[in-house]
Amino acid sequence: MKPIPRISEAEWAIMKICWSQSPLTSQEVIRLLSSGDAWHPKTVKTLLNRLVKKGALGFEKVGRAYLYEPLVAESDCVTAQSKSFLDRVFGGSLMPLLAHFVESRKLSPKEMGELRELLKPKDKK
Amino acid sequence: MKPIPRISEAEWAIMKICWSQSPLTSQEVIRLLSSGDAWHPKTVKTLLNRLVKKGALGFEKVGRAYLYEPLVAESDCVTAQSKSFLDRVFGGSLMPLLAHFVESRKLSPKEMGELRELLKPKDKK
DNA sequence: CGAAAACGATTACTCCTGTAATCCTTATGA
DNA sequence: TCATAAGGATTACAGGAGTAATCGTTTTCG
Repeated sequence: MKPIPRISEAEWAIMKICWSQSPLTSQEVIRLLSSGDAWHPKTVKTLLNRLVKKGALGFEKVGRAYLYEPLVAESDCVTAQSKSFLDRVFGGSLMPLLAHFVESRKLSPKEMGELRELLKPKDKK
Repeated sequence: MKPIPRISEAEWAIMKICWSQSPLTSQEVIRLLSSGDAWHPKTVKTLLNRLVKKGALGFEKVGRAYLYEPLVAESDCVTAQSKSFLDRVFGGSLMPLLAHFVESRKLSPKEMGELRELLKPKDKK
């Protein structure tokens, strides 16, 4: 599979939007980011540009504007980031990580239930 | 509480060691990092220095050498990093994160058990 | 038609990171 | 005693990241 480009913190916000719906013009991305604490439009353009250079986004010209869309799967990026985080902060050990997050917040009974579902010895096909 | 300094990836490796046992001289840190793919000693010194400047490590002079030790709690740093990661990659939603990690690996029955323990409606004093 | 708006491309600039090398001072072994 | 090793401090330097402004070109509104 193609190597997952390294996506920075600010770039993640852009990617999240592109993954949620694409293709999008830069204007649309800018608008979708306008939740109060938005970046300057120029900044968004720069980030889009960098993501294209990194191979995380591709685009199609439509007239003068571009329609951007992801070239890498969100799941792949999530996996890559997760592994990096797991290794760095929890020394690669899954259980401490799970324990940390489970205890980090009071889970609702419903969430507890869902989680227990995940723990059922599934498959076994 | 004091603000948690931003600890970079390479710096985490150093901090991990300092948290696991301290105080330590730079020599000891260097030695403890010597697992094959170690950094150049000079590099370790630089990292120690930066961590001191960031307020993550403190030191006590012992003769000519320094004895370094953490000034920030590992748990605080873990929490800070975890939150940042949760927000960035999972949009702040805990369940998707837990689902991802639970499914990321085949958990042993033992781990499944431990995890279920965590889900028991504890406390309720 | 002509000025202004809108696009993407390029350039800017500072701080952070990774990765060391060099510098200055002090302790040490020959 | 004197060159050298060993410490930490300072300096180096390229590439990434955050955050825009400026440039050149094309569209468009008055």
